[in-house]
Parts: sequence; structure tokens; C-alpha cells
Amino acid sequence: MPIEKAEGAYKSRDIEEKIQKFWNNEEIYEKTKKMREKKPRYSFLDGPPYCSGKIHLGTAWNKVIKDTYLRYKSMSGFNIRRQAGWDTHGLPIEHKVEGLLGLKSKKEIETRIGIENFVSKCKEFAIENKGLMTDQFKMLGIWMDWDNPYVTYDTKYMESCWWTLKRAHEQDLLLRDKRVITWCPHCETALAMAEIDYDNKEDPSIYVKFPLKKQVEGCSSYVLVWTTTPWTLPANMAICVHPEFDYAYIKVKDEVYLMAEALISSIFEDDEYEILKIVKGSELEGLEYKHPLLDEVPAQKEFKHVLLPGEHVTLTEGTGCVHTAPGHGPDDFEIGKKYDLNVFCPVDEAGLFTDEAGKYLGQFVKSADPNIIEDLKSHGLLFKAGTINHRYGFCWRCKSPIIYLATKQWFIKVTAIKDKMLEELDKVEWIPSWAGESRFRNWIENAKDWTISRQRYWGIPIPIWVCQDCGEITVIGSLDELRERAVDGELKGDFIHRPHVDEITLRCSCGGDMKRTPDVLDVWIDSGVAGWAALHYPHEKDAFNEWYPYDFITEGHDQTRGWFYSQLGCGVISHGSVPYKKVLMHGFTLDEEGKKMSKSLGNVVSPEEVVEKYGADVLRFYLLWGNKPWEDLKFNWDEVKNVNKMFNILWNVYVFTTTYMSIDNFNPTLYREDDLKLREEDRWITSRANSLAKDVTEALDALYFHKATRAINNFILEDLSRWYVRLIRSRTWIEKDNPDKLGAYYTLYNAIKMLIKVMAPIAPHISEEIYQNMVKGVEEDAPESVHMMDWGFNPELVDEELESNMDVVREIIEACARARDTAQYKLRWPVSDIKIVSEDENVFKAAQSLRDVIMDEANTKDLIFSHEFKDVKINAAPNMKTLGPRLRGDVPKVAAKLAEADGAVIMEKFESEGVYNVELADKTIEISPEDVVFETELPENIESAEFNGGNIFINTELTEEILSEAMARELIRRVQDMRKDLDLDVEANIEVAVDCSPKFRGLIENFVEFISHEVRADKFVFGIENEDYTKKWKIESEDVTVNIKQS
RNA sequence: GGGCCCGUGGCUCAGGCGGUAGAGCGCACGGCUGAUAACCGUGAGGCCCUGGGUUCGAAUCCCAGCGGGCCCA
Repeated sequence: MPIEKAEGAYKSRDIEEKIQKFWNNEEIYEKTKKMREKKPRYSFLDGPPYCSGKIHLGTAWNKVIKDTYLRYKSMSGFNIRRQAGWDTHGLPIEHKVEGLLGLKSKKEIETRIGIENFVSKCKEFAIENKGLMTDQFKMLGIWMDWDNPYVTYDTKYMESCWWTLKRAHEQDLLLRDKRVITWCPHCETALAMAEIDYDNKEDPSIYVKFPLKKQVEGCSSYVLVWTTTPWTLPANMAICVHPEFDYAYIKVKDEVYLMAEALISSIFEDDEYEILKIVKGSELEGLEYKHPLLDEVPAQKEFKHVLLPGEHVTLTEGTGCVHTAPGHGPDDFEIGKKYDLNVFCPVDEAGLFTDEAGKYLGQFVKSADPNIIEDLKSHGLLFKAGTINHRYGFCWRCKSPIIYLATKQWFIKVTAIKDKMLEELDKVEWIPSWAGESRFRNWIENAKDWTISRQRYWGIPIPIWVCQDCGEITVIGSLDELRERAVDGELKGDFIHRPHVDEITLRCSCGGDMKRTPDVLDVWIDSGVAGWAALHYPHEKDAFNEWYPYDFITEGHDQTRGWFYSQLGCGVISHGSVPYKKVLMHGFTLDEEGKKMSKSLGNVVSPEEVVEKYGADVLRFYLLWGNKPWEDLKFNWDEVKNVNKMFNILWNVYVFTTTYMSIDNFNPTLYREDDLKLREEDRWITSRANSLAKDVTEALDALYFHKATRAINNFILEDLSRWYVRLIRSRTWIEKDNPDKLGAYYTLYNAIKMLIKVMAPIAPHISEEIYQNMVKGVEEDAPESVHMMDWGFNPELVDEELESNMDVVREIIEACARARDTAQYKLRWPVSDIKIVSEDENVFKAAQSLRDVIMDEANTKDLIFSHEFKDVKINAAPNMKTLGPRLRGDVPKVAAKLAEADGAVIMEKFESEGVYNVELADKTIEISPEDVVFETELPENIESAEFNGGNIFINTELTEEILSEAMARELIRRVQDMRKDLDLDVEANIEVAVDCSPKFRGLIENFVEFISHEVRADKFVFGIENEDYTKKWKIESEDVTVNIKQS
């Protein structure tokens, strides 16, 4: 099938739908994969997006980066593993399902519909969302194994995850402990550090007076304590002071307060207080005080309250005396452990006070704040109350403010493997390097033990069974193991999820019943084990041995604390090593102002919206072009439009190309280079195309997508569209199989072929569209798809000297255009000569080697090279600044003399003698160089312009001959215009008749043949006789009537 | 308080292994017309955040600050 003329306009959606259908019907992805099956392996692991149901710009960007890089690696001759992954468990879907079913609390899940229904609904929802999102990714042209993804709810996947837990247990890394952890009272579950978002929040800021048992100087005496969480006061067990700081007893009115000396002035005016004495914090240890809410919280009467030393106390805010509730704060908990305090925690999992909290029983902690403040006030123990706006943690999914609670949870002892993790981190190649070397390292160095248990339903059940009699634990690492050990409960249906797995009991070696710990796993473990769970290791080992560890992963910088971390931790536990070799950490997509896109701000741009307007290729190109991949991308519609413009221009070039090639039925396989006439400009674009391929190769290898896109953009706009197509235009009008024309076709064909090859990974649809028509249309043994082409270019075709020569020539030609512009001399009109003046031999060499190009494009009859322009006249004018004050009245006379003189002579004098004498009637005046301003004046009909390397001088003198040609060209343009009015085929022949003055006829008569050729006229007469299409024109004040008809 | 990143025309961003600051958009003006609801050219517009240092020379390297962002306490 020969090359066909392309559609006139770039319709991205039509093209993309058509191409995707083609990929589907012909199974191009599968074939491409198969074709490279025997090539060296390159393994990639997809960071599983959460099954929310809708992709956003960030997920689109993420997948576009992956797709582009992997398409590139594939074309470069690698066997790629690119299984898609899905993260399915966890709170977001639970919340969504709670909403769908109208459930308001955890309790309702268990009582109203039951865990089984709830979990199966969650799964159903995940499956549905997975389908929706797969379609959205496909719409972007992402090539992955969509039909065979890894999904975290798969039984096999979960089995591999269990194995990892067992591995942890084998190394004694699992720990059940009562600790203070971050807790979401709405989700009623523990949260890991990675699950907390920080934002500003308004909270109470109160100063509380804790009564000291012993009065000081006979006055009521108090420890002054600051807190932003009044609800933790019922659990107060101690007050910490820094042993090294100075503390002051101060007298204010008739009361005495104890606080850090350094902070007094932040609370009291100078004349308000009197310092009674100053002591070191260490001296305060053991000092007893009374709990301020003894009436409200009777349980507190059981405890003794004292001041304790604490190194964590700071002087940045508060009073230096820190309220300590071991049940509600990590630091407090540590202090409590050290001094054997009771971990008093009168708050339940829903954040409600228990009966231990006395009066506050049943109140939600945050709602109890005002009541507690009120009670303190009534006891006279509230010193000051206000509010504060500070950073506070929120549940990343439901956005509830988190609280700290002391609960029993399962942990992975990350602190025990931290050193190994840091060691492994160094083996990874990070892009950019600071992502790993600084950012990630810092995160790991601060890592705490990982809370992995969640008191929820839709997740991987923790495979830990605990003996009800002796407390012995067993970690189950596989389904077979579970089958063997199970004494009660069935392994049927979705037995691996809750609630069925909860019913399975094991027999302990002591003879007791072992029940599963009822928690599910933190979802970060789910994805953390993806490296081997996706391959169902260790149950199946072959694929694992082939593909693990992974050559490449890429995710956003939020995954520093997320997937990069969970994978490293799980990898070290499971295999003693990091699962990935190379990581690209990319940025976030923000709105035009640099703010996060969020529903509440209403600034969300969806990928569909962009695809709808401009197409997937434009979106892909934009996402890789906007900035460096590791920086945040401010989404900008104008820039998208700009990229779209580039695609339009590419399409225009393609239309131009196919228009002529289809007319001539061009087939590049029929010619050898010897059959063609190749000009310098042909060698040049060939060189540029190969240079482009070289640049894109280097950029993609380094993951500098922005460099690749920018190079492509530059090539399409500057080299191909603005230059090469312009240079060969006239050649495409030559009739028949002229070697000169064929040379242009052949060159253009190969340049475009190279272009779409290197564009294919980034813009896979348009590349395929062009490929199918142009390349596949004529090259019978070409691969079935552009994506099956082998990446590569020919470095021998790169001619850097030629490229830089062309740069010089373009500068010269642009300078000529500038000069014509100032002279108001149309490009359509030829000039008799152009002089290139330069001191640089390379400029001459360049211009000489591409002389024909300059002659054509500058539209000149002659080209002259010179080291200097001799005809220039130099004028000397007086410098009023220096001469004015000195000569006063003589200035006009001197000015007149200078005007008469030849500037060149004055210049010579300055050079030889340093001064120039002006002879006036009565005296001689000595002039020095600073007294004169030189100006050059060009002869009439000469216009000059500067370029980087010299100057050009064009001769605009209008000779009869020049005018004739100019008029001929004017007429040609108008006839072309009329052809277009009639919408004639490019190749249609016409008959032309012209009515004009004898003078005009005289001018163009010698050019009739030239005109006829240019407008495809097989008949050209003077005198209009018929009534076909006729138009009256004004050409340089001449009335010219033109008539054309198709012959 | 700590870690990391960013700061370049009105806007979005390149450049950044030291050597005269670039592009696109926008604005102003001009041109072109068989790729053409396109396209091309010209112009205006920059203390390259501030201050020190290294250097013959700093947008670039170093230090300190200011501003913004992310992460952590």
C-alpha cells in the first residue's frame, strides 16, 4: 500500500482511538513482548496505585514516566517485565464501603452487616475500581501487563506476604508490646508514621496550676504547666523538668509559681513578679504535687504525683515544666517506663473516656477539652487559657486528628535492622542522587519500630496464632502450613481474608488452642512485599530467580516514607537485601499556583480532561517536558497548548510530506543513494536527525525526560519545519522522477522515520500513525509496529561541522531578512548581490559550502565575500559633551568642518598622530578622539545587518531585470491564491489569461515560462476571453486582471 | 528545632562540571500565503533572591541569611 495523503488536521482523539484499536486487534503489545523474549532481561516493578477508582494527574505522570522509559528499554533490545500492580486493602475502601452501606462506626460493621459481608463488599469495590482505572491508564497508551496484574488481595499474593512475616519472626523481629502509638479514633485503629498527614490546626493553649503539696513562704504554691491537649490531663502522672535548667519560684500577688527562669518573661511583665529563689531542675526531683482534677477523676487518688527529670524538656515554649501522661505521649511513655509510672490511659479505642476517667466517662476526648478547662477554672487552677495554631497530625485517609494511646500492638523491630537498611541503601542508584543519599537516609536514620497491626477488616490478616493457654505464638508462612496445623475451621472460599481465617484454630505444643490475633496488617506491608509476592515466591521460584531484584522503580517523593521504605524493610527481612537497583524519585503535580490539587480547593485537573482537549500524546509529552522529573510540576494549560502546537506543526510537516509523496507514489525502497541527487541540506537534516537520536538516547538513559522532549521539540520546530521543509519546497514542485526531487523525498522520509522512532516511547500514538502510513506503507519487511523497531542511529551520519556551518548560514540568511525588513524590500523580490563581511574565515567556509542555500533563501543573484566593506562612508560628528564647554561659540563652525571632512581620514589621523586639527578662519583647534563620535553611512541602495560573526550588505538597487522577476513572482503568488480559492488539487493543471497594461506585460513577458511552470499552467495568454474564475489585482499600482480555469 | 529541595524577564521553565544570560507563552510592531483556522521575523522586557567568600572572572562553586515547598520532631 503506497503512502497516502494524511488528513488535513491533527485530530488526536481519532488517531489515538484508531491506534489503540489497532494495538488491540493485532495484539501488538503481546507481539512486541514476545519478539524480545530472548533478549537480556530488564525487570521493573510497578508501584501499585491504590484502587480509588479514579486516576489523577500525578498517577498519570507516574505511569507515563514508567511507560516511556520501558518502551525505550524495550526498543533498545531488552526483555521487559512490566506487570501492573494494584494496592487494594485498607481504610480508604473500608470508608467508601461504610459510606455506601450507611455505616457510622466500627461497631456497626460487626453488628449490622457482619464482617463477611463487609469484606466481600470491599473486595467487590476494589475489583470494580481496578477495572475503571485500568481503562483510564489504557487511554493514556500505557503498555503494561493489564491482564495479568499483581493484586494485593490475591490468595497467592497474601501467602507470600505471610511468608515475609514468618521470616521476620524467624529473626526475632516481631514484637507484641504495649506502647504509646498514633491512633485514629474514627477508624479505631493504629496508624504508622507513614499514615499521618500534618496540617495546621487550632487547639487550646492553656497554663495549668498544679498545686504543690508543700507551700512555699506560706503562700499557695503551684507548678505552672503548659499544654495544648487538656484532654490528656486526666491521665497526668508526673511533671518533667530539665535537670540542667534553672527554675524559679516566683511570687505573683499572693501566690507562688514554679517554672523555668528563662521563660518567665514570656508570661509575666517585669513588674508583675518577684523571684523568691532559683534552683536547678535536678533539685526538684521527687517534689510532690496534687493532681488538679482529683474530684473529677477519682482514680487519680490512687497515684502519687512527683516532679521528674526529663532531658526532652525544652525552653522553646511553655514553662519548662512538662505535663507527663505516659498513656498519651511517646516521650511521656519513655519517662513512665524509666520511673515505673502507671501507664494510665482512661480512653478507649473510639477516643471516648472510660469509667476510669470518672466524670468524663463517655465523652469524646477532643470534645471534653472545654469541660476540663471549665473544671480547672472552677478549682482556681487555670492560670491562663487561649488558643494556638500549630502543626498537628491527621489520619491520612479520614483526616481525623490523631491521638496518642497506649495499646498493645504488633511491631517489626526496624531499629534492629536499621544499620543493614542503611548499608543496603548505598547499593541503590538514586536519581536524583540526593533522594537517596540525603532524604531517604535521613528518614531511615530516624526510623522507629514499625507498628504493623491494624484493628480493621479489609486487609491481610496477621498470620500470628496465639495459644490461649500458654501464650506461645506461631507465625504461619504458607497455606500448606495452615492446612497442616489447622484443627478447627475450614479452608474454603475466601478463607484467607477475615472473618473466615479468624475461625481457624491451631493446636499448641502445650495442647492449648491457638487463636489468630484478630488484627490485619498495615497496608504498607502489602506493597512492601510486592517484589516477591507478585511472583508468588517462595511457592514458585523460577520467575523470582529470573527477575529479582528489580532493575528499576520510580515513584513520587511521598514514597520516601512509603514504598521505598516498606520495600527496603521487607526486603532486608525477607532476603537480607534491597529489592531495587535504581530509583527515580519524581515530583508531585500541583496546580498553576503551586498548590496541591485537592477536591476541597476545586483546583483538580483530571487526565481525562486534558486527553479530551488535546489527546494522550500531548499530555504525555507535556508531563515529560514541563520540568525536571524530580521537581514538582505546576500544571499549566498554556504549556499544554504550547505542546499541542508542536504536535500540530509535526502533523503539518507530515501532511506536506505525504501530500507530495502520494502524488508521486514515492517509494524509498526503489532507490539507492546513487540514483538520487543529495544536496548539502539533505546531508544536514540527516545529520541532525541522527544527532537528535543521539541526544534523546543519552537523555532517556539518564532519565532526563525533559532533555529528550526539548531536543525533539527543537528538532521538529527549528530543523524540520522552519528550515528543512522550507529549503526543499521548491524541489517538491519539480515534475516527474527528477533525482533532485527524489533526493529530497528520500532524505525527508528517513528524517521523519528517525524522528518517529525516537518519539515513539514518548508519543506512541502519533508515531504509530505516521509509521503505519509512511513506513509500513512502503517498506514491506518493516516491523509491524513502530514499537517493534530497534532503537539506534548512525553516528557516522552525524557531521558536526556541517551542522555548525548550517547554523552560521541560518544566521546569515536571517540577517538578510532583517536587512530587507528595514529596507522594506520584499523577500519575493530578488536582489542583485549580497556581500558577506567577516573577519572569521570559518564564516566564509560555512557560507561557501552552503552557497546555494544562501542564494536561494536570501533570493539573491550573487554572493560576495569580503573582509571589510569598502564603500562605507564614515561621518564624524562633534561630541557635544566634551566640545561644548570647551569651544562654546565655535562649536557650529567645527561641526560644519567635521561634516565636510572624510571621517576615514580623521580616523587615520587619530590612529597615526592621536589628534586631528580643525582649521578655522582665525585659529586651529585640536580635536582628540573623545571629542568625536563616528557614524557610518551606507551608500544608497545598500542595507546592512549584523549577525553573529559579521555583517551582511544587501544591494537593493532595482534594475529592469530584477523588477521583471519581482513582478513575475508577484503574479505567481496571486495565481496560487486563486488556485486555492478554487480548491484545486495540488497537481491540477490550469490555463491562465491576464489583462494588464503594456508596461506590465513588458515586464513579465520574459518570465511567462517560469510563471507557467510555477503555477502549473499549460496555457498562458494575454487577454481574457472567457468568464471563468476572474479576479482583479493591484500589483505595485498596476491593475492586473487574472483569469484561470482548470484545463 | 532537624533533614532535603527550590528561588533566572509579566508567566512557565531551560542552562548551571566558572568565561558576553536562553526558549516558549504574553505584549508591541512587521512579514508571509499550495504545510496555511497555520506560520515567520523584529522589538521591548533580567542587580539570574540578598550579603559575604574563593577566583583574573560567579547565575554557576563555598558560607550565611531571606522567601517558598516537602518530610520529620
